[in-house]
Amino acid sequence: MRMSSLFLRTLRDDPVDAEVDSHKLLVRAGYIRRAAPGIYTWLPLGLRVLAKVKAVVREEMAAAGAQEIHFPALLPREPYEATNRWTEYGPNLFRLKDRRENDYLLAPTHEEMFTLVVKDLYSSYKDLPLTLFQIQTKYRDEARPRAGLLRGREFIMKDAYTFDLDAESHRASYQAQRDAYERIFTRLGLPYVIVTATSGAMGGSRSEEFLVPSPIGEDTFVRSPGGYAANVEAVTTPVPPDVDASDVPAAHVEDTPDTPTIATLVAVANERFPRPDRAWTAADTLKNVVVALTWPDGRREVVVIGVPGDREVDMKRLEASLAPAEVEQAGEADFAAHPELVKGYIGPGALGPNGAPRTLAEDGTITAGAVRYLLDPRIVPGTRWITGADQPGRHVFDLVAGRDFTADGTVEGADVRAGDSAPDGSGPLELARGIEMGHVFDLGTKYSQALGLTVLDQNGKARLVHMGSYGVGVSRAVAALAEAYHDDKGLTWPVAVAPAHVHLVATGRDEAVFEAAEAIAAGAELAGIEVLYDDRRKVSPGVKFADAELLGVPVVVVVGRGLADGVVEVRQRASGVTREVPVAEAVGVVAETVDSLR
RNA sequence: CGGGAUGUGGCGCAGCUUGGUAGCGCAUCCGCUUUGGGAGCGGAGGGUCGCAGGUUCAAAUCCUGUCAUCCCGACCA
Repeated sequence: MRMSSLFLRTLRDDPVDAEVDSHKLLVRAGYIRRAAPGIYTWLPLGLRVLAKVKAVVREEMAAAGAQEIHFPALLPREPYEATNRWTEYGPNLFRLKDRRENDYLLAPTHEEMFTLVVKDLYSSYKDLPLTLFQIQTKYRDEARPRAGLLRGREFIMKDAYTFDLDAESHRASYQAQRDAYERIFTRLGLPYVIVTATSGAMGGSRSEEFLVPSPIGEDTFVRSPGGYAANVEAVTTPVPPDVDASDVPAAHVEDTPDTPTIATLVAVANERFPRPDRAWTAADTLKNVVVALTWPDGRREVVVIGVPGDREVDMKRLEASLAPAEVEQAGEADFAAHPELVKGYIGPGALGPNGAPRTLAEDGTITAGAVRYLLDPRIVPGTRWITGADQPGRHVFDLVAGRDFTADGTVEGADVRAGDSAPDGSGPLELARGIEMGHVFDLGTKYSQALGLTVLDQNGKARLVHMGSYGVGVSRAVAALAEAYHDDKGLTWPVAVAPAHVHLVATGRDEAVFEAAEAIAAGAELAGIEVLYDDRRKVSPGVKFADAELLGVPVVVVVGRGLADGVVEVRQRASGVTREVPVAEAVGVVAETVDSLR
């Protein structure tokens, strides 16, 4: 590649719409251009990086025994209707109509198609196990695309599916994909953490995510010194032992005017009802948060979640715990429908098994009585709380769980904090952010059931095929790599994905410089080294050096003033380590340097 | 969907308060000089000022509406 003719324009300024480094640099260095919100054009250099990522993925898929196929991105509505995802996917689905008004969609994932193609062609246990994959452009009409390639509306994904006769066989297929993922990310140079995840609405049992730790990641995960690692949504709370509450006085209701928040409640409690041994804290209070669930059948249910007052409700965790229901904060209409819920003073008295059976609203309507009450697992029998008394300006003290109230069950709805105990007892948790690069999960028979994928077993009986699903964000990997490999001057690609191995810079106006550079370029290419050659004649050295740093090719060779002494510079882009070598040895040293960086 | 902001040449921006027919830097093109850290001088091309109405002799500027984009949140395998 020659810079004089390469379709490339580097930018001196950061694009104003870019927030994260990878986005800024990929645009500035001329790898990608925005075509529409969340939709990007791949320019020559970017396309080369993308091709290298794809190549690694393909090689490891092949090594894992997966066969590549390719589905259309444009699909008819019917298969998605069968799994109910035409509606379930909601506004995130790109929908369109053909000239006959038939519904089509741009596929956000291809579970249905993989399942159907296997159903179409296979019908015997002898055909299994089978692993298929594709590298495909996917479409999701994200409400808010952001961070360039990291979260686009059009993106490239490798998705693989395994088909096995039973769960036992599936485990081996799953493991093969998981192993392949470890090799893929290792080869790409992406540091990753494998965390257990929620399978969510996808169904199935086991699910693990491959996260690249990064402060700009959208996923929060935890890990412990003992090796526990999980997405926060999948963290379970260790249940403490029951507490002996025999010496706790009977519950008593007190006037606590103007205490609609936990902070005001704690202040008033300390002022008017001080504890002899210590001050009240938020952790002594029981916070009851009203949420509205929407179930897949459209039913709306108001539920109250009880958490210790020093914790917030984490809506994502709550939703994962209550799947397949969708969760949102309760609105005015929900409160209106449940006059027993006194905002700011909600207590167990009006809830669940403790609930007043029916109450009369001001307008005379009789409401349906108790709403379900779900507690954080920490609120075990014997724990003692200050909480709402279901009347404005009043709270109940010394309310003991199990003795004075019960709930309909427990729920993982409280936030997870650094220092919380890992569920497997492996120590305190630390929190970090990560970019989700891959996800492997056991789909069970959800799709085979919905679409009727069965094979005949040894006994001639039809059996539902056990499936697994495995995704890698291919275009996202390019962004994650840019995020992981850059400095203040530009990109610093690992050799495995760099658009070229060596960036050859010729400086000066002496024709001998260009002749020497040409010779090095030719020699390097002959040796199988990919060369990006800056042969621009009228461009100043400063511009060329700055471009070389911005583009981030791992080895930079400068042919310039040293040529008079018969030497050129060989510099490692990332480390800055530079050595002068005789012109005749340049190709050899470059080859050696490139290899040393692999 | 809620909150905030912004739409002026390829990119980054000024001009808007106080209306007078569009400017700066970078990029591009031509000429000369320059060539180891984003060169200098001279010249040139390129803009329906997001869109639609309105006010006015006159609108990038004021008014109304609308669309789009970005950021935060909600949402999101």
